[in-house]
Amino acid sequence: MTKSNDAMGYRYIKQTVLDRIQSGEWQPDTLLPSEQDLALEFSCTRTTVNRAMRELAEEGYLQRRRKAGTRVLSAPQRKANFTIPMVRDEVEASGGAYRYALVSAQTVPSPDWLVARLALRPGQAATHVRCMHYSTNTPYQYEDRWIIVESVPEVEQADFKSIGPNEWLVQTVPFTNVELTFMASRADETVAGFLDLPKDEPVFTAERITWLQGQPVTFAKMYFAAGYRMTTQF
Amino acid sequence: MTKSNDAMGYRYIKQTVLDRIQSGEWQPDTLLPSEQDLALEFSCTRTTVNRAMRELAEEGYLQRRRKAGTRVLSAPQRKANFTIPMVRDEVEASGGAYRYALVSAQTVPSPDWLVARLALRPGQAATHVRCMHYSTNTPYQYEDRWIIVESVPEVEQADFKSIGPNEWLVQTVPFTNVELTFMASRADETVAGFLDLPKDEPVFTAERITWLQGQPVTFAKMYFAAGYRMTTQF
DNA sequence: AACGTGTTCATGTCTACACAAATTGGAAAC
DNA sequence: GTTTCCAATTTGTGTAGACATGAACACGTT
Repeated sequence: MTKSNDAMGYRYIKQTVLDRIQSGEWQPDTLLPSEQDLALEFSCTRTTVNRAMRELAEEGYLQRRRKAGTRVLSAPQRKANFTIPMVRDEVEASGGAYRYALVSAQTVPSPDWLVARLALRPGQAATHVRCMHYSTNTPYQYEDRWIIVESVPEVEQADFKSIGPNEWLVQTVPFTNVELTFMASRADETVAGFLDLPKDEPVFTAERITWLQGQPVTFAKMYFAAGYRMTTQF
Repeated sequence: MTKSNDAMGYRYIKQTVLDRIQSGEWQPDTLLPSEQDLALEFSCTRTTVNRAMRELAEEGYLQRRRKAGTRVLSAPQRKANFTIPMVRDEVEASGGAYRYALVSAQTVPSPDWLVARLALRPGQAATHVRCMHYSTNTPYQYEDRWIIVESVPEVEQADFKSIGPNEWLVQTVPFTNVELTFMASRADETVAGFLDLPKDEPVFTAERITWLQGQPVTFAKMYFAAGYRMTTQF
């Protein structure tokens, strides 16, 4: 029962509280002691307790309301915090040698489905880039991307022979809003060819739409090689 | 040039800094002013600036290092903060009426692949639950789950006729570590039957492994109906 | 030129205190 | 009994100041 030298810090408090939740000492819906009381128990200031509890709440463990106090969430909507990987990093992390190859790149009027999807003006110019990503010369991902010229005029000067459109965009356009969708689709002739699959094979597919301050920037469809698994821990 | 009444708060500082990044005023890799300087500019204490900048760093906009200072991340590894939805919520959010149906539930010795996957002891008992989730009587998800009895002894008393194993677990077991994997697989006879699909159809599939303080709790494989899209924004 | 070594500076965290904001719960008024 | 309103409580956020930590940089030695 030491009173002040418990190897403190808000991290210690966080961990201790988490342990009490996970051990069942503090069941779901339990009303926890107030910050004041915890500050006493941990012999620190309320500020420190506040930081610990605030972060636990942000991470989805606790629910806090003024005057009502803090309670353990019963049906925790845990937030998976999965980082969107860049293909190059993903490949290299898995021990492969990354290789990029441009298939085609041309600026054309947006097709109707893209106009509808991104709420463009009819005929607005878009650069259509198709390319492949390899891991040690095995197909890894086939990418089919449209970049809206008006939102990113620099795209007309970009040379996608040497750099992938995603890496180029990330370097060129500042932070954006993203909508990411995953699905299972069926390999058509083209995709099957590039990924070296039988036609009609299931393909893990991701769609990515990016905006910059309300302006549509790019639409990308990415087809992953057979057996691809996207994993996240939390 | 007011000096103190700028509608302050760490939120205001966060937004202002974000605006400067997104407007291009502070380009990627730019070294930002120190907390001291920003505190002067916003006429507040360093503590307040610190909170704003710390949160922006947590959100993936900035990179901070002692002595080296704070800079704008060039290749932002944005973190998708997607909440794992419970099937019921997902269905109801989409306007459907949720219905659950148990297919089978029995406690048996763990099959070898599960022993290997979760590092169990050979023959450790597991409850195998198979069930369906419907949205207004349309198949939505087929779930095939194993629950390790030793880690969750209460499972022997659970009645999965009325409550789904996921909802039951969330109510019963406190917070856990989760590994979630998404993939595209091919519908076998069983899955195709339950989801009312042609055999060999691509199926969006999720695997979920859950641990409680190092102990394996459950392994679940979830097969989604045709056309399922998992979307997240950030 | 290469290698430690120590200074310096930006961020990380804490104390101690204060007031604001939200909301509960009960007292007072009807 | 019902409604209204006030006071108490709890979290949210701020100020002011301090020391800790880690990394960059300059300096001096080899």
